[in-house]
Amino acid sequence: MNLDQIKCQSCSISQLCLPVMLADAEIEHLDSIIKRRKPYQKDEILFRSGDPLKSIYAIRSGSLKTYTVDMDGVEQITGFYLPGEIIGLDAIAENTHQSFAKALDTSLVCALPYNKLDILAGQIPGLRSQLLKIMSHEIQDDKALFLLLNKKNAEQRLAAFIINLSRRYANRGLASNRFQLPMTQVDIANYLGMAVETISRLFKKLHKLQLLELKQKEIVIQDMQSLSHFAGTSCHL
Amino acid sequence: MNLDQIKCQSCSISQLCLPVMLADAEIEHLDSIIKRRKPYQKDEILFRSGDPLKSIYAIRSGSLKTYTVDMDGVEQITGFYLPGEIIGLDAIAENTHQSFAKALDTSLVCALPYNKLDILAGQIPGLRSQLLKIMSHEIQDDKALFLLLNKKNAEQRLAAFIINLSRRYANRGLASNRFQLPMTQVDIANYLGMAVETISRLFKKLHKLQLLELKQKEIVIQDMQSLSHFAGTSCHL
DNA sequence: CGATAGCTTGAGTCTTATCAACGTATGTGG
DNA sequence: CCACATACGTTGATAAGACTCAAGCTATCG
Repeated sequence: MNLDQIKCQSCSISQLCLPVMLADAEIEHLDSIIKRRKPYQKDEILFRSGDPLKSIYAIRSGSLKTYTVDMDGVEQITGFYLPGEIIGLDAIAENTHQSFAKALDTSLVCALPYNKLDILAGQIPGLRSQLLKIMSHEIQDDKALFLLLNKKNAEQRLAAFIINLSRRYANRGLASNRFQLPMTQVDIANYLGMAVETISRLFKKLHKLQLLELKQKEIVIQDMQSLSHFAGTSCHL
Repeated sequence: MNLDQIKCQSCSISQLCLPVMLADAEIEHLDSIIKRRKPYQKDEILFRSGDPLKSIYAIRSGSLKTYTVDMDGVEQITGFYLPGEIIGLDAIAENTHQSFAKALDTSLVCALPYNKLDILAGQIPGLRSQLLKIMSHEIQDDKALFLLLNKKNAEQRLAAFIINLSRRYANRGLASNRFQLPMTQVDIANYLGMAVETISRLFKKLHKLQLLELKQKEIVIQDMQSLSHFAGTSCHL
């Protein structure tokens, strides 16, 4: 199938993406500005920190991470992105990407040229609202992450991280109790501000407590309720 | 002076606020939807977590904090807000405020009814762009804060926090080397995820190193360069 | 099959939290 | 205007959580 023939209407994640609430004619219009590229391969880079903002990216399949690089050249992961999520919203303020984006898996993405999207948002009220909502949601998620990192200990962070992934898979209609971790433990450690050794030990602990199983990259959540309790019930990262 | 007579055009922070880049006629239009209330007194609450979103708030003077309350009823501060900044953007996604907002000082704010603002954003392209930029900027700031909390130690966090405040005052044309801390050390500790005792000890240390002076709530930065270095030069929170 | 990235395990250390106690502002009512 | 209550800040001693370092193991891929 030609990738360019896939339309928003037939896209499995359109209900999580910008077209939500748009009429068919409006979706056609949105569709017309979207560039669908051939898949990014694992480790391919979508954009780099400092690049001028051309497009924001909606993820159709696969997974990606965003990261910055500090003074010492060390990678600092700022986010993981799954299908239905949008990458690059932080570039709008200064027309410049603030981070690197790299594919963790073979990934399909829709590139949304921002200048066109902005104009279209002026013409389609539903698109404008949805764009604002998506950005607002990202702010919300960032604040939740902030609370998690700021107030919770290592166990709670890891448990909350796994629950968060599980929820995001569930929202996409995918299995939420059994899924593949798209990132390495090194990446998880980096993202959660912990040492890899700690992550490893905590996975072992969670396994001993029969809360989850981890075989290679496949995670099986055995007791979601206890895991949630473990994460500190109030945390909805 | 009647508060309702203050217009965006004559507002000292309009260059930081939504009117940036708007034509006079457009500003008039924006002006017409804004409600300017009498000042909020210290400890007065603007909105509560769970409240339906009616307005977002632009701060004209004073300072505020936003916070959530965890299971145990403990306050968790999620942000401090200074003049020219906008509170409540995280409420747009679900039409519900996600946090409490409380005045730290006597504060003047402009209430922007969101339904009207959304419609106006459809009519004025510059307003739409500016709103998106402001939201993008908040995402950017949240990500920078995330990196700070995740990767830096206690000293670096506090130093970066003070530098961040200083920069924000500077942007507003206020003294950046000498200013009043609008929040208590308890609040700072809460926000930065540290114990108050640690904050107190670190202020002492920074004073010993002749980087800053703290008398009651007045902070005097004596050596901004060293302080920046101390915070880890790459951090621009 | 060997090289390399990713993960595990143990021992020792350090940062920062916690607890307890005391000092210092601030503001209220008498 | 003082006295008291309360919130806020300081200091020291102790302890725990998580990091670092070192070494070994195990997948994975060319």
